Amino acid sequence: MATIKDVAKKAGVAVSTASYALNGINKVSSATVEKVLKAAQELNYQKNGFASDLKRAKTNTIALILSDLSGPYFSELIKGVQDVTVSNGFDLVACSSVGGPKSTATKFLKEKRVDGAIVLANNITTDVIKASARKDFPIVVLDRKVDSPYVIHAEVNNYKGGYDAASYMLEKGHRSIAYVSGPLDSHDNEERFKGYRQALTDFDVTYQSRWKLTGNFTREGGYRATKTLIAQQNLPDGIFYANDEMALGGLQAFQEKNIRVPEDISIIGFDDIQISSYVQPPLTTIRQPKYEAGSLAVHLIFQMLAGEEVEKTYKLATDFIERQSVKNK
Amino acid sequence: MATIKDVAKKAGVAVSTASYALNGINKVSSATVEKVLKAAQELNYQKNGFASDLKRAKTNTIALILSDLSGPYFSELIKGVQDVTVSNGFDLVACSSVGGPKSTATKFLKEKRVDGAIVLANNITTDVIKASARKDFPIVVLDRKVDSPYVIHAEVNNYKGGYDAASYMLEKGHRSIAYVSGPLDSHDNEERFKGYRQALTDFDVTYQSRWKLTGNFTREGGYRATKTLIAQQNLPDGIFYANDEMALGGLQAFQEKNIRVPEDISIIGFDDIQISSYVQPPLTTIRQPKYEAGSLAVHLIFQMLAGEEVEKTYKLATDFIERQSVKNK
DNA sequence: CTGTTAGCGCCTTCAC
DNA sequence: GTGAAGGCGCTAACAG
Repeated sequence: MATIKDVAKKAGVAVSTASYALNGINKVSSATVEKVLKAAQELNYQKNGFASDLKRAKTNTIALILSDLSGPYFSELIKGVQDVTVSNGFDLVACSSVGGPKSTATKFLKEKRVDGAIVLANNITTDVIKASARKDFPIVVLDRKVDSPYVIHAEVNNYKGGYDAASYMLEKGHRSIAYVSGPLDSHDNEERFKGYRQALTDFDVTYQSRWKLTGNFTREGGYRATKTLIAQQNLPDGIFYANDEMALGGLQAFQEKNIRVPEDISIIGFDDIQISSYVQPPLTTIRQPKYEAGSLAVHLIFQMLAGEEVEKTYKLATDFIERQSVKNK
Repeated sequence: MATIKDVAKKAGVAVSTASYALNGINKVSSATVEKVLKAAQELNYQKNGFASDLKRAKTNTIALILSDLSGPYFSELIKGVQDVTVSNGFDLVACSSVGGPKSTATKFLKEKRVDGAIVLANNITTDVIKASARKDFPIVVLDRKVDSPYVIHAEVNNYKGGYDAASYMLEKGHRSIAYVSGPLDSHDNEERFKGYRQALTDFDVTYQSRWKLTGNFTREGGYRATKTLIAQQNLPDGIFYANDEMALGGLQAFQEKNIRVPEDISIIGFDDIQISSYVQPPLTTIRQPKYEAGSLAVHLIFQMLAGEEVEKTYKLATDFIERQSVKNK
């Protein structure tokens, strides 16, 4: 691996000259530049990114930290992040937090291998976020609140979304509505649940804890939760799944038992992932502005990096997407 | 930002001792370790990842380079890569190649910010790949052939997949079969097309160039290609879309014109992305073993890194997935 | 077990 | 316009 020294030697100049030439700094004669470039070419020289980052103390890249790089939900978010990152001349790396404290994600956070980060990954602890954020290393969290001057919190209005979902069913005449929940430690889930409960209260239906099941935000979890609901014999009028993936799992469970949606039971989801409009019946759901969330997050990072004052909290509106999985009772 | 020097000073030891203590190297007394850790804690010390990578000349991370981090196709691939990467104690970063030569991806490749890379991104030039790969920086390419001792080529048997798709329609009595192609410079696309042509030949139907359209592997492209096909009035018996996304676009075009699939025209896709089984009608397609491709790719990288001899080329089998978008003529 | 020291590869002030 | 030299933060011989 050729270094800048080799290049300098081969070109017969000093390293500094080589450096200037290589970085296009207007300080060397074009003849010298020529020589250096030629030498670099011949040696197949590639600069070592670490060394230069180390020196510059800046990486020009921001990290997007997700609990799962795969998964349909993140696609649009990533696009939003990516678009504005590259248009600002920064690089974007996405990394997964699987592995928790010893994941790539944690390392990026702790060892500051990037200039800023966006996190949407419940298995990253708030502690590391707090310990990592600094003036020159702002973090935007999408899935929790963190009390620190250098972390900003942007979230979708989960409460309202949950409220909308439940009240829609209520308005349609449903009285008993089950809630299939995400992970209990999820802030998003919590808010959706609160909205749901408030809607029940406002419509004078009393909340029954037997109708709260846990589905962990996964398709499999939704499937299992639905199975247990079915096994209990006494089905509610409708089910509010705290995300679409779980609703899809539920749909499958119903199909297997020949229970028709929405004729026999209504369901509603949350997120509006792409597939939701394709399933049978098309899923009524609450759309999250995923692209917007992503682009907002990066914008905030750039503002922080530029030293501008920004709000600490942002709330994005949800949309109600009416399709065909809820019937008129 | 505290450095290891500060920690050492505060703990009253030499930097090397601090380094040993911090890295858990069994060389210092537990009392000293204690002291150092405490000092680090108090100074909120975080090690600088660059500096240590620079020194070690090793990053323990591998990069996955994709043309588009979003997009349904990549989900499973990523999972495969991720699973084996983390189980080997390495980190994984995904980066996008949007921006081409000046993308994050190119920088990772050229400046060797990682120990190995997997690329599936047609906008990264083969030149860059060739120039970057070295003994201690193996690259696995999933979408082309590269002639270099340090790059390995793993691909799905696109030829056979294309052949299977076309001959299936042929067997079902279809005579005229259009081909909606991906980007012309795509190796995968080329192979699929060759398979398709061979099938035509084997079934004694002559290839007609008017039935080759370009759809660019995008939903939008498939939609437009299908529109032009419809506009030509004379529809073929069936269409082979070189990927599922385009087939989905085609499906939409047909729906808009009230042309029924498969009654009026048969279609078949390639990839078997998740959504394909949910659309109406469920899409007959060729499945690519995406998870396997991903995990194979990383395995190969680790083998190369370990200095083992490996084959230069791997071919993964496709599966034929029969659903309901092709009729019996 | 602990401290001293020499770089890793690059950038950048400072003289010339 | 060019070269010498110092140092970014860390690790790993090597001595003691």
